[in-house]
Amino acid sequence: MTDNYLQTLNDSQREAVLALDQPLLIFAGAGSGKTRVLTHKIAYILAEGLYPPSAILAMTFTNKAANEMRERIGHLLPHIDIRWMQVGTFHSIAARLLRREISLLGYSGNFTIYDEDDARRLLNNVVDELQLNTKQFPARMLKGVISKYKNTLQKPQDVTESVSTYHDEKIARIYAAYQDALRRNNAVDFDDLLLLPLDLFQNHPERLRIYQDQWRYVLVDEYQDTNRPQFQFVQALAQTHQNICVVGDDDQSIYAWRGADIRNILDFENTFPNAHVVKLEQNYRSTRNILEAAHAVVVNNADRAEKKLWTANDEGDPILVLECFDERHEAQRILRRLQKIRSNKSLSWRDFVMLYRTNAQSRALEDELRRQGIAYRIVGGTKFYERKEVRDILAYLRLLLNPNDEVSLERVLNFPTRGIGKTTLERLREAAHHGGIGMFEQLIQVTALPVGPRQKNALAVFHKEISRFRKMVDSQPPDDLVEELLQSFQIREHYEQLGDIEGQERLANIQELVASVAEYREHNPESGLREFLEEVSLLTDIDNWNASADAVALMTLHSAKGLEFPVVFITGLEEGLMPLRGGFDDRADLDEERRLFYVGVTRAEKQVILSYAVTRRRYGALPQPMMVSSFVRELPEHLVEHKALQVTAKTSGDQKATFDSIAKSRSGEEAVLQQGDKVEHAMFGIGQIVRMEGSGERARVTIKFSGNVSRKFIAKHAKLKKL
DNA sequence: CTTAAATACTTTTTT
DNA sequence: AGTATTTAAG
Repeated sequence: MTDNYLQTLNDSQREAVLALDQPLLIFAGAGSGKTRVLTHKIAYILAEGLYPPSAILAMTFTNKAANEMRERIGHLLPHIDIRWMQVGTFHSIAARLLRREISLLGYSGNFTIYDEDDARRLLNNVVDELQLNTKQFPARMLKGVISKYKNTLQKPQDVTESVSTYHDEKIARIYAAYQDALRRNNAVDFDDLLLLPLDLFQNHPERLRIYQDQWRYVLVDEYQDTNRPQFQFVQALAQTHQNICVVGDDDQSIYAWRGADIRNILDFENTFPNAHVVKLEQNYRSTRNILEAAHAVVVNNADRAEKKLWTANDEGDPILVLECFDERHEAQRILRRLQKIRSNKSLSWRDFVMLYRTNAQSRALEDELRRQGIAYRIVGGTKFYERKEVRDILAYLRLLLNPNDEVSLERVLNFPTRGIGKTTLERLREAAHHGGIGMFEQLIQVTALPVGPRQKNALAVFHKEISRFRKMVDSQPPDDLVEELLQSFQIREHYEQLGDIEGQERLANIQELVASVAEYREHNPESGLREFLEEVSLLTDIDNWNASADAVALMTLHSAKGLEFPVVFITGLEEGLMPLRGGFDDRADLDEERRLFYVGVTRAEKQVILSYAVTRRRYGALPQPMMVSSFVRELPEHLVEHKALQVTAKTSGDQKATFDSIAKSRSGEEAVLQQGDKVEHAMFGIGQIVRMEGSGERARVTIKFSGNVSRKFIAKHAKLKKL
């Protein structure tokens, strides 16, 4: 049986599966069968009885990847019980570990996991309490800075020692106070989830030894996206037995902005000196054209490990490039093309994906899909569990489990409105912190609070009701508990009273939440509310995506990592959007954008269609003229079929009008042009001025573009960019 | 304290 | 453009 499935692997894949006595680094190019190797490797270990399932620890970045891996291993080994095999995201594995161990670090096991929004609320409170201005220290910025500190393993003390400016000193103060507040709330943020296990290992080596003994073989997927804490976590677990296997591709590293450290992959051999390296370079996914195109772009990056994918697949179709007038036109053109391919190649809706750089770009595509009545599934955007009404209910539930969670307490204290306003809340917080107790505890003694009798009563009633529910948490099934909670706090009534469509929608969402709790209970009869909340807070965008539904998929390029589709559309390929210009033009940033583009292209099996719009509207502003992305220009001409925009009578009146008005509005500060200058035209791309006629308002230029195309423009209206 | 109106802010990607 | 938060009126 073992031989059977090893035969389906190619030589390097087999080598990667069988290499077990040294640390192993697998360079796995896009579509080279990385997941296959990981699952077969684990299956091999288990089938040969080298280690039991409980000794396997496999870490991924999304729950979807983890579930798939578990499922595929189960499929390979139908007779082995793999329930005790640990496969999960870094964050969920760390959370599970902390539930058991965190009391050693001064938290309690019922800690709450704070997401971005919770953390920001807490930061605002902290800044308030330090009597600083939340405008001068916006939570968003603070969270980013603190995250960076945490990702580089800098504690508040380290930061405090190294600050120089007033601003930095304050931030260090806030960081320290934030960390204290988290502890007071018995809460951890996403970064802590990875950092606290490191503290545990350092301060309690005997605990580390237990996990080293338990997890005898450690595997890491998407290793190029690990950050420093994740690396140390893995290293700590594997350092004694050195049984570690990591799989990654530096060309697909797209999370440096979140602290992913590409050195983790490039330095693997330094950390594990006798590491074995296997490269998987045969691609099974894409056509030759797609692979060649992707390669032609990514070779422009500095600092990449030298490798080149190859494939035995057909040459396939050329890369189509659609030039569009604006985002609406882009959506129309994409759908026309999609329909055409679908009927020509008899594909299903699910065979198509539309990718974009930013979530906001989905709107135009969605509008057109809806207009044409085509089923689509969108990944990301406003997530279900981030809706206000859903979060409010979750806040109640979190408070039941962890009464120290003041972010949740403050969220529900006056929801639905019960006459407890800002002042009352402030007084309550003051009294509690002054007395060195939690706000929830303070609710027991409301008589001493300097607030009105109505407020006192409301607070007391609230406290009594929450306390009643707290006693029920462990005995009641979670879905019943939620239902009773909705009743008791009259939450449905609150939305019914609104009597508008929005209220109806929110009611429906609450119903969906109840259903999802019930569904969770059904699938996990042994788990309770705590486990449900943990799962919910560690969900990733892609986890909710059902690939089997027959619908066109829409998602960001980031979400698409690890997926594959017969036909891939990459939209919005304009300079400034893809690559996205963010602040400074750092070389490393541009390279990461290029890798993102590479990830997008290599998702495709059969065909890649790129599109860009000549004008695009960005958040309510007037449409801006856009230039085609430099990445598109890096594609070799022989692989590309360019479908240019026809500026003829076909172009509708209002499109022309808009374009003219943009040209006019932009013509104010025109650079002085002269013959021989290289210029860029929004619609035609780069060209050279071959002739100039007239001057001032009536100056005309003749420009020769690539492909020996010449055009004549009125300089004032042509919106030319001098290069 | 609550509701309605005004204004600020967003859009980079996410565990 | 749309949402969220802040401010003013009730």
